Amino acid sequence: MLDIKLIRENPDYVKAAIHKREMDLDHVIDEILDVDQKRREATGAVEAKKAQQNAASKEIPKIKKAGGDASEVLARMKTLSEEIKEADAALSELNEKQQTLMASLPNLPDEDVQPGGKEQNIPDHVWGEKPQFDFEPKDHVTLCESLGMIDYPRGAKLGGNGAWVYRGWGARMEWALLNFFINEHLNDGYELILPPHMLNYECGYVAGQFPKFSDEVYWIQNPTSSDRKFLLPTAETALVNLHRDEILSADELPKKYIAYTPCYRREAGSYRSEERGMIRGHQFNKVEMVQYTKPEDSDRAFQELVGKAERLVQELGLHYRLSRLAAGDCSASMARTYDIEVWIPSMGIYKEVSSASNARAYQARRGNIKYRDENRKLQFVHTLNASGLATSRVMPAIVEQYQNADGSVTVPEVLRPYMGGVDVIRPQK
RNA sequence: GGAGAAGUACCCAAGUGGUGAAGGGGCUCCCCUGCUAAGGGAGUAGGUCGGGAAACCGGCGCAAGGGUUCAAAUCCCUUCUUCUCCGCCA
Repeated sequence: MLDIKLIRENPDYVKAAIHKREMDLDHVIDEILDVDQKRREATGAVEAKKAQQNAASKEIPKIKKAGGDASEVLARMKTLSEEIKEADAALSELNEKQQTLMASLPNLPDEDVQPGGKEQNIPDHVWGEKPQFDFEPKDHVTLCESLGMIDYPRGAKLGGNGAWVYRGWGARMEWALLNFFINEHLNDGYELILPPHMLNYECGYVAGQFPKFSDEVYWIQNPTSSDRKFLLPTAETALVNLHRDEILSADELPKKYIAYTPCYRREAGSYRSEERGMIRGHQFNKVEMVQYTKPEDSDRAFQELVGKAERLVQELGLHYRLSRLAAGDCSASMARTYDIEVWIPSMGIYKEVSSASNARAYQARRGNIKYRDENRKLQFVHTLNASGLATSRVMPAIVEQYQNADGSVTVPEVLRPYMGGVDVIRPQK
């Protein structure tokens, strides 16, 4: 949600900022300004009538007590009451309309974010080097199957397309990654949260997934109940709602959270055939970091989150690239996003393992999350999130980048303590 | 899933149709005393929306949303949450 005052005062600035996303919402902005004007006028009119009604309501008991006849006043008030009801209905229609329009606007990209779509993303730097193999390298699907780490056919049997089963050393490595990430974050002073996976509509609204992207999540509803929940597509959705409708005090900021959850995504319309194995599934594991900060601290927090995500990939020894996303590639709630993309040798491309974003006050405004600053003034907090990390993209990178000529995979050193000390996973005979 | 009870501010809590939503604790300030405690007084309904340069004025607010009424914390309906009991269950 954007600040209506900003739109009133500087509509051209808002329009131009949204153009950077390659979206033209000028007509929506104009409509908002129009509705806002009408709404304010209608508000004034209704409130004047209500003030009149309130004043009369105080007089009526006085008249009655004095033994007077109130019937004339009552008759007048009845008419007024009907007028108010009518005007109120029109007003709430305007309120609702404005709310809907406002909710449909994406966040404004930061000044320094590159305009344009995906192709305008800026590779900022790379870390490490592409591994060179003096043998024919295999892809992660072949490796994971031959090493008994992943069972794709049985995954499909159980959960259909886009599902897989971790087993043996695959399950051990997945669990090791999650433990490794969580321990690193705990050492950095983050609080571990295990949230519910089924969330109510409000959560998706605040995070910015709804109303626009409600098709992209899985909905859960029993035939006998009107109660509807959705499976979280990322733990961010839960974490940014933790303090919904709360006023935090300045000295408890920043709040630093991590959560482990599976992420459930429909991935409708994505090209599964080009993305074999665990690159894109309907359920994948992720450790997510979220910070609530004062506005003036959010840039620093963003750097911290990016740095933490990079450190994890570095400790795993994986070659990666950091990309600064162009405005059009940042998701709707975010003012800026950096992606950490890890090298997948078999695909010859970099794939996202972490996405770090600053939502600034966009989510806080949707969720009414404030804090009281040093001058006792209420302000919206800033919310930020970053994956730290998405394991189902990390494991393919590990097995492919760490593969050996004999089909075995060397286990990254940092994971060995979490995997019973094993250093190499060998093909099963 | 069934039955019952409840939801008022930072906390406890009164208030069953009518002028400003009691009271207490806590917190802030002042006085007295004097450095611990006790006593006296004052303030303490947040927030949001509209108007205004501002002072300020006004609307909304008793879990949420509807309804009845000139008027709702109060009466009716729906929903949510919490507690107690029962049932079912990994």
